[in-house]
Parts: sequence; C-alpha cells; structure tokens
Amino acid sequence: MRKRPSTLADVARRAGTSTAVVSYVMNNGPRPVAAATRERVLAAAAELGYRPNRIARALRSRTTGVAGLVLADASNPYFGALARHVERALEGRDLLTLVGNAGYSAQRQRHLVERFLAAQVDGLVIVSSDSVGDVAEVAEAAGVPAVYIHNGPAGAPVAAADNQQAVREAVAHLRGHGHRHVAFLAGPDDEGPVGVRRAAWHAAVDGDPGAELLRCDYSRATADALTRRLAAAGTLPRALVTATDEQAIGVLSGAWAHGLAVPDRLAVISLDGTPESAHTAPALTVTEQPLQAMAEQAVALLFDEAAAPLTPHAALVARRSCGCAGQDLGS
Amino acid sequence: MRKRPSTLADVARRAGTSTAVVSYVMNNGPRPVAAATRERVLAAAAELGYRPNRIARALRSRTTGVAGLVLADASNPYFGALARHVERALEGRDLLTLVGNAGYSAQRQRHLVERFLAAQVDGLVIVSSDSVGDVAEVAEAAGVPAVYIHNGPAGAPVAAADNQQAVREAVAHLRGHGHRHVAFLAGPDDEGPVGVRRAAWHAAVDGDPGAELLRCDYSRATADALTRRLAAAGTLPRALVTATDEQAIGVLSGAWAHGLAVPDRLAVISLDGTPESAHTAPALTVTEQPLQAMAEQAVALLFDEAAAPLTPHAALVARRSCGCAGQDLGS
DNA sequence: CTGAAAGCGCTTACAG
DNA sequence: CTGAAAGCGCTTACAG
Repeated sequence: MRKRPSTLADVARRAGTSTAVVSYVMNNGPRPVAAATRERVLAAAAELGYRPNRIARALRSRTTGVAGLVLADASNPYFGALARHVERALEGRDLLTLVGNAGYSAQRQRHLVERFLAAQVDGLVIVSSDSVGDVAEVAEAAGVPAVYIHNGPAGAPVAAADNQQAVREAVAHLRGHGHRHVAFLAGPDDEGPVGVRRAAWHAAVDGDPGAELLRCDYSRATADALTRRLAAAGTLPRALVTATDEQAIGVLSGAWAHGLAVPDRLAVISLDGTPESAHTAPALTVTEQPLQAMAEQAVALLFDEAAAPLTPHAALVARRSCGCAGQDLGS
Repeated sequence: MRKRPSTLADVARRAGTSTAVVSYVMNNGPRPVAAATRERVLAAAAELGYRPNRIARALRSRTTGVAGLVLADASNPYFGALARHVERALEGRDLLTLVGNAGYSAQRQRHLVERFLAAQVDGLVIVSSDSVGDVAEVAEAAGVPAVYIHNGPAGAPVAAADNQQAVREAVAHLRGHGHRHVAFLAGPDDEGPVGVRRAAWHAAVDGDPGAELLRCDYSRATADALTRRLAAAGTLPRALVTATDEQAIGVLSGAWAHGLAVPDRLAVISLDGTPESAHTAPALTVTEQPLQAMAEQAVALLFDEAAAPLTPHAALVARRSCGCAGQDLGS
C-alpha cells in the first residue's frame, strides 16, 4: 500500500499512448480521441486507480476549482445556514469551498482573503463584518472575482434580500394583532443590514413616540439578559420586532425565565427566519431570508457576466410568537 | 489593474538574485541568506506586491496546506459547532479547511473524499454517517492521513467523548431530582454514538421496566411531533434523557405547544450541550460534549505520531430543564 | 486522430 | 552564501 500515486504519464505508458491523449480522454476534450484509444486509456486508468492531480492541473490551467467563503461569525446559525446554501450553489458549478471564520475581526478577514488568494481560489464569497475595508477590492486587483453576501461595505454590491419590505410586513402584522406600539430590537449600532432594518422600522412606525428602540449584541445571551432586565423593571414592550433570530431566541429564553408569556404578554417577530426559528418555544413568527436565492445570486454575480442584481423577497411565516394560533402552525 | 500577478522570478530579477535565494527568504530557509540580500529581496517583493503561489509550491513540495472536513449533516448545529472547532484546530497548524456536507449519504461521503484527495489535501477529518464503508481506508491507501471524529465505522479509531459516563451522570442527576423512571429518546436505530448512548442508558436504568425507550429522527421537527403525539395520548414520561440537542429542542417546542410545563411535568436532559442549549425556554440541562478537546485530538491523531487516543469527559451543566432552579443558571 | 515538447511557479539537490 | 537547472503532474499549442 501507500505506493506513489499513479500519474498521467503512468497511464499513458500503460495504454501505449501519449500523455496528451490521456489528458483529452480524462477531460473529454478539448480534442477528439478515437473510440478504441479511449477504451485503452480508460482501462489503464482504472487498473492503476488513477486520480487526476488537481493541483498540477491548477498550476497549468490557472483554475483550481476551489472558491473561498469568508464568514463574519460562524457560530451564528444564520451564517451557518447561509454558508450551507453558498456551498451548495458553489457545488452546482463544480467548485469546492474553502471556509474561514473572521469572527467580526477586520484583521482576520483580511488575513483570510490573503490566504485564499495565495491558494489561488477561483472566486471569493464574503459575508463582511461591519465597518471593515473593502476586501473585495484586493481580490479583484489580483484578478479574482469577489462578491459580498448579506453584508458588505457601503457602495459595494451585495447579494441581499429586501430587508425594508420585510420589516414593513413584520410591523404591519403585529399591528394586525392589535398592537399600537411596535418596538424594535436592533444591534449595538446602525451598521450593515441591521442598520437598514432599524431605519425601515423607524419609517414604518412613522415616529410613533410609543415605539421603543432597544439595542443589544447579536447573541442569545445578551438578548436574554436584556429581556430579564426590562421584565424586572416592568418596561418590556408588548410587541417587538427583533433584528435577528439569535436575539429573538434570547428574548424567548429571558421571558420564560421571568414567567412572562409569549405571545400574550409579549408578541415577537424575528427578521432572519433560520431553520432554528421553527421549533422554539413558542415557535417564532419570522420574515424568512431567502438564503438560497441570495447564495445563487452571489455565485451568479461571481461568474456570470450578465447576472442581474435582483433583491429577493423575505416572506413572512406566521407561527405562534406573534399571537397567531389557529391550527398547528408549528413548522 | 488586473495585471499578471508577480512571480518568484519577477522578484528575483528585480532584486538581482536567483529564484533560489528568493525562495529561501520567503520561507525562512532551508538555507541561510545574507542579511543584505534578504533586505533587497524583501523590498522587491513588497514593491511588486508579491504573493507566493501556494499551488505551485504544493505541486513541488507535495503539501498543500489544506485539509478536508467531511460533515455528516451540516444543518445540525451540533455538527456546525464541531466544524468550527476542527477548523480552529487545523488553523492552529496553519492549515486551511475545505468543507463538504455528505447529508447522511454514503455516496456523497465517498464522492467528497475522492474530490478532496484529488485536491491533494494534507489530511482528512471525517464525521461519518452511520453504516457507511470505511472511507478513511481509501485516503490512507492514497497516502493521506484520515481520522474520524464523533462517529466512525466500527473498528476505526474515532475522536470522541466518554458518552457512557455522560449518560450515567444524566440518569443519576434526574434520579437525584426524585424521578424513578428515566426515559430515553434515541435515534431511529442503534448505530453510531447514539447507539452507545442508548446502551449506556439501558445499563444505567438497569432494566427498569418503567423506563421507556423512545425513538425518532435527529431533528427538531420529528421530536416536536413525537412529543405532541405522546402528550395528546397522555403517555409522555416525567423524566427524559435525549440523545441530542436537536431532539431536546423539539421536545421543548412540542411540550410548549401542548401547554406542558418543563421541568415540572417533564424533566429533560440532553446529551450534546451545544451553545444553542443555553438559551432555550427553559434553558437545557446538558452533558456538554468536549468539542474542542475532540477536535484537537482528531488533528493530533492526523499529524502526530505519538498522539494518545484519550476519551475526554462530557461534564454535566445543570440549568433549568432538569428541575434545577436556585439563582440564575441561565447561561 | 496522435505525439513530442514547452511551460505553469515553485523547491531543492548540485556545484561552486 | 549564491546560482543554474531539474522536476513536481498536468494542459495545450505545434507538427504531423
């Protein structure tokens, strides 16, 4: 075992042909090969257990068949779900995916991009952290296409959903349940997609002074703590739109710990709509980010000249946390 | 812009040296370079924005600096968390990670391994699906080290925690809360780590005929549905150990939908202990899989001759779902 | 339809 | 300490 792997030359020798011919049959082109020759080559390759060395191919043909995916925060299930869709979209183009987690650090993001470029990736999909330089530019300067998804620096094209429309629907839905004041739980600042969502909420409530703006980090833990604090102070709103599922789940957890009933005492709608949101207690009503469409759009932007920059819709999925009940809306 | 990237030869030309010398300074070896020469080379590299082509390096030196990670199911947060730890452990050895999702399919798992081998990965970490052939063998035959983590075929070495001890602790903890009969929610069959957990539970309850064995898929949705069904039939146990967090979360969701209080009517302990378990409603008591230790162990097994196959402990983290209350155990 | 050969960008013996 | 050159395993003009 563990002998030297067979090469193209080994196959050519055994089949009694040139390496060029072996290459042509392995790649089905670019030039034709006589049927009989092809058979001999295929047989020789099988006998030797030949596996083409993609690295050698890459060096010569200047294409590796590998793309890089840079995540802002891999521990957030939303980004995890997004990553799976990007992987699948890339796989649809026969590309392998190299992943890296920037952990919200500009420096790590830049470092990952550099390493991926050194690995000669064919393209880069980036979920940017907030307020970080335009790393796509350095990729483009190296001749490697790069695209942002979900979040990118101002000005750069980003494959993202129509977040404004989603927020409008969420606010309208809660109002439909009779809530006059709809609060919003934003992130620590107004950057990135959450900034867009926050602004859209502000527009939707039209300056209603009873509509509170809350802020916390994008984690279950901080949203949980915030909810407990407000509950203890008796200042929890009755209707809330959260910027992310992680926050919504933390709110549910904090409300439970305080014995506050959702949706009766607090109605909640979240704006991500990850798979996790379907089986919380109670199940979350969400506007569902069209992750597959976003991923496909990003990949199209990367490789298709004519890709149109559409903005897919995030549909509202009514479950329990908003006050909808009726029959089993559980999934 | 977008001009041809600079090569080693470009740098050598500009620095007035040979390519060998440039290589020596870029890699800090394997041979010494005079300080003055090194300065000239570094300056030239900086001026040209030289970025070493790892593909060319890989072809020559037969090491790519890339490892492959094959996941059984990327949509399960447990595997997601495990993946992050593997990535980090790999990064600690300066390795990039290529990820692939087998989606519980033997064929896809095999296909991914083949593609990763073609990409000349330096090693393979595999979260195997149940009852699938030994794909690590095909990697080893190609001279590439491979290791299983969490789950591997019978006989193959696997980096995994002490699941038996974890189950024993979970059962004992529930008994400490006064429960005589502790039920177990297993997977659809007895394969893989869940089979081990199921058997350990069986031993721990010592044939107690009142201790029920339940089964469902490893998803929130099926555990949710099962819980509703049992609740409707009035046959839900009072104390339950679930094989996985996904199942536990589904149980919580189903119990909520039926108005059943956890932990009063149903006490639950889950055996994964992913980050998600800390902020459910109520917060889950778990035995926490030592993911970091497992990941580091897997990587050590891959590259260190002398790696000892230890079996790290999964500690019990008491939160609310088991009946523990006291002060804030929320996180 | 097929072969001989150059070359992708590196690393590393081999000489000096 | 440094240079000239071979070679990693492919792909692809260039000739036939």
